[in-house]
Amino acid sequence: MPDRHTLAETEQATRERVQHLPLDFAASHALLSLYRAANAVRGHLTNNVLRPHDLTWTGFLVLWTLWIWDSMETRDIAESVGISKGTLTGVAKTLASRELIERIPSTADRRLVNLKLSPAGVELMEEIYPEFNKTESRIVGDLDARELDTMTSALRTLVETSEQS
Amino acid sequence: MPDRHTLAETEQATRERVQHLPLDFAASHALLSLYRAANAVRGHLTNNVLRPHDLTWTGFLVLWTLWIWDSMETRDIAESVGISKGTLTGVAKTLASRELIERIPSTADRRLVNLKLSPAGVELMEEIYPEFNKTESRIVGDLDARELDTMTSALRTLVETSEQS
DNA sequence: TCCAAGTCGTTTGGATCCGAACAGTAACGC
DNA sequence: GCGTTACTGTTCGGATCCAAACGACTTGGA
Repeated sequence: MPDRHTLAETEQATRERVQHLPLDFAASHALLSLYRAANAVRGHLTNNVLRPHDLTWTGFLVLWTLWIWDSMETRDIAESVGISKGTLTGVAKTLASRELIERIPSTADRRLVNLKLSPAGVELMEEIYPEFNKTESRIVGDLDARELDTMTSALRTLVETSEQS
Repeated sequence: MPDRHTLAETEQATRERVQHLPLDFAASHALLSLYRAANAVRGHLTNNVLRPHDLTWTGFLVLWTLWIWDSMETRDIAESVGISKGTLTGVAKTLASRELIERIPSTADRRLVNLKLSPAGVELMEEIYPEFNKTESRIVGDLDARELDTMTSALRTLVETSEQS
């Protein structure tokens, strides 16, 4: 056995290390798994689907959000994608320079800027997303419907719990 | 209703947008929830527990890994934490400059470098981790034991599935 | 009307991260 | 021996990210 440790081995070693402390192991291992899973999935999708199209993970999420919701104010996009306003400014600049999105200043409130997919952006999403989704489907393919459902709703609970503060 | 969209609203809008395409919605929403949950949890723990101690998320994970496993070769640490070798070099340099870890070159194979927690590092972990874990426990507190268990094992399955490739 | 407070997107500075290129070291076949 | 191959940790360039500061703009009460 090499020094590479599986999640299960890490769990066991953790118990031995901090046995004397009153800790919530279930919580710790759940969130460690959460972080590792998100990283692994993100990396896999980025390398196998997004990189060939020269798209960033964040960039793709922005495009996808705009695709679903048509047009949005930048503050809402940032909140929806889960990045800061400042980060979105840079990402939007990159996407706009590739003419995948359009910047539409609001006339009612001149502080606001709306973003919108360009025709080329729509075309790109209609090409990429089926492929992206096929990979997503393969990733969760080892879970049965009940597991997937429970996991999804549990994750949503975590989002709500940890975002309010 | 403002333009802030919940995960449930996003799910509904997605269905309407791509109704005509043969897509795996369950997979898509599961992974969207996964990514959002990981981000929310990481942000919450970083801001509320780690930042007061001037620790990075990645830095904490490295310290935690060394705490659990005593001493490790850098390649295994990077793989365990889920970062590249190059990133670990920088993080280790930062932690070493704060004298939280020690670099121990291997005598048997002079390419290898082992990292090890310093006494100060051990002290820091014993101070921080109970606090960290208490927050973790609170985050998953809205889930019952069955949900938490199913979620954790499902996440482990995702790690295994998406890391092999 | 006017100004103080709030909100918007942007900019800035610094930290983090990855992937590729790199030099040093080990292992193995011939 | 000795060169080829593989593998280590490091370095480098570029992209991403956040938090804080900022200017532009709107709002609402005095």
